[in-house]
Amino acid sequence: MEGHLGVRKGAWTPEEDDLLKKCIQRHGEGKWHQVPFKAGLNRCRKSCRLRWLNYLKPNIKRGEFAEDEVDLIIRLHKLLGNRWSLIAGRLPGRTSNDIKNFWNSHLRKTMVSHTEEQIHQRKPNINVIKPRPRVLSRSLTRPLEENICNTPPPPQPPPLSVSLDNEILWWESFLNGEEGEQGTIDGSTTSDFQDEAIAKYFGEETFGGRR
DNA sequence: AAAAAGTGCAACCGCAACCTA
DNA sequence: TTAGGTTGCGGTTGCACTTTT
Repeated sequence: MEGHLGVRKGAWTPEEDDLLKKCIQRHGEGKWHQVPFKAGLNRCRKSCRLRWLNYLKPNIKRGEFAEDEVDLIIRLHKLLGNRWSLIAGRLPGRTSNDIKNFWNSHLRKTMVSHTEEQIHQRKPNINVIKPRPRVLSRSLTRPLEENICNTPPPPQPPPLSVSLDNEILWWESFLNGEEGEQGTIDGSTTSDFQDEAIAKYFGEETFGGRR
């Protein structure tokens, strides 16, 4: 499939960048499998897509992360786990790769030492949501009430008009408020349900659903 | 000044989800 | 229903650059 012999790998040259930019300006994004051919590039479609999304796309913000951006990343990571694309969706101009790199090289160490400190002081652990498949179970497309066996439905998510900061605060208090109550929803625990509710909210609001 | 170690970031890889015939 | 093709994601790697010894 992907294994075209002689496909170029490694760092992109300015000439290649130029070809890719011109191709996407002419034909638009999407149809990545056709891009190498249309652009006249000896690259695989994955490489072209990645280069465009992480480097060439207009409005990409480069350079250091501002303090408020770092704060957002930390809080969103608490809510969403390693779902970098969802986190990136809340940080205009930042790419998922950028945020992932930033987390892995800067924040992970800080957070690990912070967590160790918490364990040492026997503080309750932060509510980290495990990474999940990017598409939610079909059961969630049904009204929430139908899925619930023995727990009340969660409150409605915050209205879209509130600020991002308030959105996160809302979800943080939602998670804290549910602590200790472990009912089942379609065989999942409440925390699974919380996780999916968060992902559904952030995922859909960011992308409007996939495709 | 040179070697070693550490760091940051761009790019690659594998896989699951999704689409379509 | 299913199989093949496409897309998008997160994890990982490789390498250039910087800092330390």
